[in-house]
Amino acid sequence: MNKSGKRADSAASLGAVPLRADKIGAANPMLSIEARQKLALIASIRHFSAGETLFHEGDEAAFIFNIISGVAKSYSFLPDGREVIQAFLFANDLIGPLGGESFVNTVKAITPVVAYTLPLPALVKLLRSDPGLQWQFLIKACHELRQAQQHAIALSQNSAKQRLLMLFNLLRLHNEPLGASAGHIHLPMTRTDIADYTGLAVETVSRALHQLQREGVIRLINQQCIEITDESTFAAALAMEI
Amino acid sequence: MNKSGKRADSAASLGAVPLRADKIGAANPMLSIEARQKLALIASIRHFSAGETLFHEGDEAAFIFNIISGVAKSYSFLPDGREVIQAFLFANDLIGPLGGESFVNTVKAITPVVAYTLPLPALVKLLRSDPGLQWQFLIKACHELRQAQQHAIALSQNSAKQRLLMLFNLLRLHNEPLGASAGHIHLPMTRTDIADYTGLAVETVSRALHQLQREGVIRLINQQCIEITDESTFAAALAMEI
DNA sequence: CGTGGAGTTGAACGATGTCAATCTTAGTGG
DNA sequence: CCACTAAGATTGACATCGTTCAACTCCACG
Repeated sequence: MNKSGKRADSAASLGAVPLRADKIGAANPMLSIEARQKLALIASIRHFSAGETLFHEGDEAAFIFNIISGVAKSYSFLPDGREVIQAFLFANDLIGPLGGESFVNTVKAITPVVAYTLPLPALVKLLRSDPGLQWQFLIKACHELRQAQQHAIALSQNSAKQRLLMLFNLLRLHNEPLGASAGHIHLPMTRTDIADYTGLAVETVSRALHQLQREGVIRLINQQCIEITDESTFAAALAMEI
Repeated sequence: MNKSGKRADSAASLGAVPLRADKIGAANPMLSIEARQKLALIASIRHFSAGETLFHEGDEAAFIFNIISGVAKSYSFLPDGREVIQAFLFANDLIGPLGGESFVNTVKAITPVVAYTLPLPALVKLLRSDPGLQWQFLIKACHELRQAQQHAIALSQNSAKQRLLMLFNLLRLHNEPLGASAGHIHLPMTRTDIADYTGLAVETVSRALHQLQREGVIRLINQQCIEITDESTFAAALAMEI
């Protein structure tokens, strides 16, 4: 159980991905080839199996992860014990307490995850000595910041169905590069995760899902997979949001 | 009216201040003295009167503002024409399209505002040549990112009354340094602004405000000023949130 | 076969949004 | 200085959506 009243000022999940990604274009700005090569010099690779924890809330994390493949969730707990998912994390996302001391969020792998491990002291030293590389981190942080703000709006303004469609859009953006079959969207997380991410109750998620199916917008293929059956309505619903 | 369907990937309101600031401690990490001196070399000072616009959505902003005094709001429009306030901006906040081309948010002064104007090309050049300075920007961005994520949670999880209390807490943190009388909190913005920031309807804001008064938590001194009459309940309510 | 966790479904409740009417306040001009 | 006006704020009635609680189903795994 988590009872930490005094959450530290921390947990910069740099690669935190909010509900809504840009409609078009890739999900995340990637680091340049040279940047990756420089980082590779101080990085090692780690594998996590599904369900494994990458960071624990309160950890004095000594490193930052850069996800290579897989999906993770970054979450914390409400005083009532309920989980809140700040972000789902995908390939190219950076996770770690950059600019903070310790970590407020717990990060757990949803699917098996492969990630670069960047020791924090070495990374900080590298960034401070390499303005060009640091610049890319800054741009990335600004990008995430914008997305987090969009997420905030999305959560406060949109209906249950719209929130789900946004999530599907986000997942699609991240799956497409992996060559997923068009129209099919894989949902690696449980309904409870979806509820905790969208700020809804599990029951509401279930109901909204089936209502979208009744309306012919999506089709539930199985619990882990859906299909967009009405692209125009899907796009229209997304356009209604901000 | 705003009909821009294709909002650019932009508007990094770097200093965006979300609903909830850290309970303790100053609101924003400030730039160091030396950093300010370096920035001052490329900066000029500008004054805005209440209601004046600092940035327009879509502007190809050629500069970034660093607020010295006053309060501003950064907002955009929903498709239905409603305003959404991403953040209130206070002293020390940075506003501008860092890492983006143009600006998606409109920024308007709520009170008279004094701000440093930093020409973007010069700033970028300076940052890229000065890792230490850039580092401070990066830290600030990470800090804002965390706060934006907290804001997102706050909006999706908390009740109307809690959201208002969070806003009061935020305002208090920003007013205290200015020597405001203890317990009194000045609300420079209109109820509509509060509604657009908290994601509530104006009517709900009004009702929640008066309900808090009936419960003895706050006292409405006048439309622009309230007083926390029950600090312990206030603190307890804040502790209930995340 | 059970068993347990995840998911679905139903019914009742409650909080917030919406619409409409009214009140208050600040600012304006006589 | 006062009356008028318009914008902002409040209040009430009602509709809506999401939550909660409870029961039930489905499926994977022993």
